[in-house]
Amino acid sequence: MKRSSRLSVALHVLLHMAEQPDKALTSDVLAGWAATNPVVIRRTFAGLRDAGIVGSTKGHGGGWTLLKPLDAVSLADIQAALDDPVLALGKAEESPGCLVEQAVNAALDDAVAEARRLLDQRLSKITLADLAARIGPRRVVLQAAGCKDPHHES
Amino acid sequence: MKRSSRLSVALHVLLHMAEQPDKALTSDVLAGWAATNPVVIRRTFAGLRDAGIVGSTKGHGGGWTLLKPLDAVSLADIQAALDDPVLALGKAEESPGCLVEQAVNAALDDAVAEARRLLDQRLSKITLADLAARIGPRRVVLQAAGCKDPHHES
DNA sequence: TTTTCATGTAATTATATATGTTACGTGACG
DNA sequence: CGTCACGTAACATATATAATTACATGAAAA
Repeated sequence: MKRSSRLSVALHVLLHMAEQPDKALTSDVLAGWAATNPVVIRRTFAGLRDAGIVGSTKGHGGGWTLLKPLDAVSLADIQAALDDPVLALGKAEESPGCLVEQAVNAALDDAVAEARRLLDQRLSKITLADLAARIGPRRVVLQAAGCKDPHHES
Repeated sequence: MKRSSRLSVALHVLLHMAEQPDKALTSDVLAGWAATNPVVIRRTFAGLRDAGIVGSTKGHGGGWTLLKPLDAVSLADIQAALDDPVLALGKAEESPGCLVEQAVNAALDDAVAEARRLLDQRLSKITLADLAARIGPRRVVLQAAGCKDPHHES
């Protein structure tokens, strides 16, 4: 496994969900789209549920549903809901005693914080609807081309 | 994943080196400041040497020396010399066949690239001299307080 | 010239973090 | 009350990075 890919996975799955609005979809189905495990989906989506972006129901016919219109959810909303460590610069020590290292950490923290603000600002201006629009024109192709459940492929 | 801390380590060590200009310092000494292994220093500093920021000499009395004035080296220079993966957002797949995921990756790549540009721009405006100045006023305290060689502490 | 010291680097091991998987509990629907 | 699907803890696997070991190379000193 590489870097955290939760945001990428979440977006991918949410957009697929949007193609079947108001239909409860199981973790198994969502996991198929993302080529991952149902438990990973449940973990990832737990944050989205807490943020009110999706809802989940148990039992027969249960599953996940989108609760908000696509244009009401920005990528920043999702990012925040996932509590995903977006971008970071490693430090040698978190709480160093050395004054030199404290100064280094402070300078780097400042710079990273600013970059992070810019990224957040950028993500807050992109909604799920925007992404869907980019794909929309080829919706038909999309359905044919892809992202079927690789788990259960034979 | 474990985050790279090469930039942090390099800056810390370079600033300590600046306190003893023109003196060749061994990897062992530098490693002591950074509380790490001499080999890690040699690996990390290899990039800085290639970039002409520091020089190294072998044999008796050998070691590392700063080749440029502090105000001629920006943090961006160091970052670039280290070939350190600064900030990134994980993707589920690097080259997905799914059009939805392609759109998602493209959108995220754009946003991250912009944040990275801002960070680089920010780092290019901070020089080693700037960092040294922040610490300068308490140079004496610094010497007393710390970063002695923890490797050989008794 | 031989010894000693310090870098250069490959190979191996250790550690941290994220994902993948298994197992089992809980609630809802039939 | 049995089945289905989420909720979650526990454990396994994967990968990225640092730490360590080992040895070669080159330079200065004895």
